[in-house]
Amino acid sequence: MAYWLFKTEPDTFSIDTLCDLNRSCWEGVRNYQARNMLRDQVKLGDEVLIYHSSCKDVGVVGIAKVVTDAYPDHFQFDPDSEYFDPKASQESPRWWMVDIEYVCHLPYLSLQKMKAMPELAAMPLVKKGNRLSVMPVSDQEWSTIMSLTGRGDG
DNA sequence: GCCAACGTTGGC
DNA sequence: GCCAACGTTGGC
Repeated sequence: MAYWLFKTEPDTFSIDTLCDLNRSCWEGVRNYQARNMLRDQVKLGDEVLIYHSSCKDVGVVGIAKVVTDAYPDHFQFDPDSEYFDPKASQESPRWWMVDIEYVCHLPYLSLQKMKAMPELAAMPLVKKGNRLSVMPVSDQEWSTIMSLTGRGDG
């Protein structure tokens, strides 16, 4: 089982949205590096940190669980969707998604605090100019984050 | 709203 | 395949 961090803009889709829905597809990943990880590495049963970006309180806010392997993001075929991609085809989809399920909220862990932790220095998240919306989280990084949010047991 | 840091596109 | 121009992300 692997750990991941997914970014979302809370104005569009927040941890509260996920909590209300309980389960949701994670559509709209339109970056090749993130796409490759979603499609090839993210697996059913993996655990995910939900991160709020581009908002007042940026940081980790909760946990979700991956409940499907990757499958084609159907919004790429929908001309009315903001995620429509005219170059994608049913025969060779370009973009993929997984479904996730709400696990819990976490006490807000700010990006600022994460940046101050040497244990998290290798995360793409805390590096300047990072734009990766789906990224791996190591066991050690996960443990550190659980400790920082009061859920740590090592 | 600003702007640095990326990623993508397209002419050559 | 290079690289300038352009578009987007995302913290501040």
